[in-house]
Amino acid sequence: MTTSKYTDEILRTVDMMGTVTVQELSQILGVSDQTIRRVTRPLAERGVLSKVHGALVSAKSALDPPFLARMSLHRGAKMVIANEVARIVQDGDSIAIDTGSTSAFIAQALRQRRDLTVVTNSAYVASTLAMIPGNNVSMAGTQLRDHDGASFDRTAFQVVERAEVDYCVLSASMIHATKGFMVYEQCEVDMATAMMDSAARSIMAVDATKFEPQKPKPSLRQPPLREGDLLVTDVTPPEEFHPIMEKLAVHVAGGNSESLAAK
Amino acid sequence: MTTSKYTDEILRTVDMMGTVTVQELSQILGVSDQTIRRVTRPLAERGVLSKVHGALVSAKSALDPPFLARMSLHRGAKMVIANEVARIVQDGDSIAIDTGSTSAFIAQALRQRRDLTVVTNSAYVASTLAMIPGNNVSMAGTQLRDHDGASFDRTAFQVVERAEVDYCVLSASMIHATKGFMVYEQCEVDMATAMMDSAARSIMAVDATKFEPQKPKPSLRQPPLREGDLLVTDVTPPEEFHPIMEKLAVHVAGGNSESLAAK
DNA sequence: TCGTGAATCAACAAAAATCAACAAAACTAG
DNA sequence: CTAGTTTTGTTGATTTTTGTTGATTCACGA
Repeated sequence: MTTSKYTDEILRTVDMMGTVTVQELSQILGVSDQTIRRVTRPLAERGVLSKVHGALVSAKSALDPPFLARMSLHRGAKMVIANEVARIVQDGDSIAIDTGSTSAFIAQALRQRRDLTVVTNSAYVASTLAMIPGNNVSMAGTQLRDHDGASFDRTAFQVVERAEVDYCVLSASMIHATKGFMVYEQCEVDMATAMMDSAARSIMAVDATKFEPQKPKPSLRQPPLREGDLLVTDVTPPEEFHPIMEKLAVHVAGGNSESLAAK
Repeated sequence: MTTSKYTDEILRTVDMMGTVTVQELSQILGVSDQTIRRVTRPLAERGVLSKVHGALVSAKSALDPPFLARMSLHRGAKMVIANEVARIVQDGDSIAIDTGSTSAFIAQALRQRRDLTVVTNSAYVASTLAMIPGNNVSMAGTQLRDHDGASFDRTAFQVVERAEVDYCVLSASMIHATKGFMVYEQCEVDMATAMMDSAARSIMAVDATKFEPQKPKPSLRQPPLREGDLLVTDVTPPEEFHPIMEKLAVHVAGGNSESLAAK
């Protein structure tokens, strides 16, 4: 079997994006386009990938425009955040994961972990992690929302509330300097609350754009994080956000992990 | 067994990163690249690690688990079958879909349909179809099987039994000329039975290889199909299988749809 | 239909990684 | 402290991979 040191990254990127041009890939990996072609040809023959003129498309589920659009928005930042979360979580840990595009990336990154126990209300996260041998995945909920494949029905909450996990991974649509982490929908707050109650520690994963004002303004507060909970982001948070992060362990992905309080 | 003081650290790094170049490792450990090669060679031979030119990749590569391996097996045949099924199903129909690699392809093909109501016990199928705007997808079950992300727990059956759909899509591991459609596991039979009970018509989707004997012989019978149920395949079934297909509408994908009885 | 720009392919030279062998260094036992 | 053993770094030959060049093919619009 012909494999190169790039195959892993290529496959992961292609699966994440659904479709990537050869050019983009060569830029991401910092190699020539010819190398990409050479590496991907055997992959295409094995059917792990399909090639079209100019681009590569994932053999797996190509995702839908709206969701995919969000997936590819700030994907660089989300990927480094996801990798940081995957470094925090250890093999054998149990973890609850919420919906959202960042969580989708985190699920991808967590495929390198083994023997995870996962509870999620996102069908995407569930199917991504369920097929890793050794994992134990529970899909919370039955009725799936159409735009993101997430479930917020009664059984979803029952499953999450029954769980007892090491970490829960949460997200937010915007961060307010005093009010904290904001989202658009009440059901997201409810799910976050349920997950936090079931988890020993919470991991809030937010990219840099969440520190800026959003166009439609999210108006619902996520439950406040507790002392020792983790915040994973890709930039050092601006000064004015420090008050709400005092008790948190802030991980700046790509950089060093540090407590803001220590500064 | 040859082991060095570096093995632990190397293994840990490789598993964490997924793939690491020899160079990086030698820098991390502060030794020469040659030492890394010497230490990792026996590891690669033992299969704890795999080596590619320039780098080491973790043996626990999640990239082609058995399920995806099956996905690429006879993918051509499965794709034409999937497209045929997607032609039979109309926009707005309701449909129950079982597990299996053929069903995964069918889910892909069904993304071109709109306003579907879908019930499935496969997380993969659910997440594939849930994100199509207008679809109404129910994921049956909570606890997911690790090798294919399917659920066969009690709630899975409850959801399926409560449903009322136009079609159910079933599969089989082998076709026996007199006994009919065979599978390996009882839970698959149970799920097929439940889905058939909830569906007005059944669609059995099988590729050409299912007409041939299988290596481990499946020994459980799927429930018998009813008059007017559909069989979708990629080849005209051999003569000896005609008896069990008398009452079925046989669709040969790629070719013409026809009833065998009419010949 | 044809023309045009982009993507692909084939081939070759340059660069990088690997291997084998040897010598220096570190470690052990007496 | 020394002789023997093991481990490590270095060197140069060999193999593999990579980027570049130019020819060819492909997709798309006039």
